[in-house]
Amino acid sequence: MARNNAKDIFLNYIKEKGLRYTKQREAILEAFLASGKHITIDDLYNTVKKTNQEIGYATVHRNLKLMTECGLADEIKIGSHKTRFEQKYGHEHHDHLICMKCGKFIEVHDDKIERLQEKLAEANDFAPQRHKLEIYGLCKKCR
Amino acid sequence: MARNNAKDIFLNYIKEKGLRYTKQREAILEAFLASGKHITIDDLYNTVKKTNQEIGYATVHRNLKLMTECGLADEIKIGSHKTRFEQKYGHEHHDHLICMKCGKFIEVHDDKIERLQEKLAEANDFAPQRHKLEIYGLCKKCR
DNA sequence: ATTAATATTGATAATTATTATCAATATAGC
DNA sequence: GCTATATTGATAATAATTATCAATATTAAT
Ligand SMILES: [Mn+2]
Ligand SMILES: [Mn+2]
Ligand SMILES: [Zn+2]
Ligand SMILES: [Zn+2]
Repeated sequence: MARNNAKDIFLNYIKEKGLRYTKQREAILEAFLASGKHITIDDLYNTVKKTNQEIGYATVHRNLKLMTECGLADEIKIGSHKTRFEQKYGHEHHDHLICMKCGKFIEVHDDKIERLQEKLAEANDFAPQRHKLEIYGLCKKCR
Repeated sequence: MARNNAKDIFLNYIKEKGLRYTKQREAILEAFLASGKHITIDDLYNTVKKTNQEIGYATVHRNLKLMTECGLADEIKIGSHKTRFEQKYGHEHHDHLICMKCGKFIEVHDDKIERLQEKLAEANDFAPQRHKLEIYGLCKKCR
């Protein structure tokens, strides 16, 4: 299943790079794969801390970066807030509607928009690699 | 012309809010309206410093915020870099293609994408107010 | 023009988030 | 087990933004 594949990707990446698999690294990986959407470093730090008292903040930070490098995680930077991470492996690409009042993230996807973006880039002799589409406004409850 | 209208907008905003029109404020406004695209606070600070030796960084920062509030400027936050500002008044809305190698910004606009975004928001009971579309990749020269 | 109320300024401190440093320790291959 | 070295955790450094505050400037009223 996806959980195990994700773990394999991480383990392979670790091995390829000549890195080592530590207890902390495992705890952080597990916690991340079990996490919900759009978590901050603090979120993950606090979660891991419960079962791993002596974990350091920097270690969580470093390993989230590592998971991002190997494609398991995606960084999301919203406004001036702190960086959030979300699971990427086994999750389709999507964009976000962000409520300016309650902070809710709605995940959306529109193939037409995606294709038009490709065209738009092409028309400008630009080779797109990734994009960020964030629509800010008010959600159903807040408007 | 646009330059004067922009200035009027700022002056009206100042007056409405019971604020005061200072030499520094005027210098910063003029410099901003004469500025090119996507400038940082430092950029504007250095420009204004040439004719206004004793200007403070915080004053430039505060006034850029003020210009943003009244609709003259737009903030652009790219990756982890510092905030950039661009002129908004008299400039059509656009999105950006950003070269990951040379840092070039290409300004683009696609009405179809804009309309599809509206639809997408609507389909999610979301009232969109503004959005950010950034496509990262390689420009003609860099690929 | 004086005055009084208060908004603004500039220097600097505080805050926030991220990243670097480094000695102690843990890991992996032999 | 031994060795080379990657990792960790505490903390410092960095970077960007925002807050503080006493001195000063602006505005409107007199
Ligand atoms: Mn998401
Ligand atoms: Mn632009
Ligand atoms: Zn909401
Ligand atoms: Zn380029």
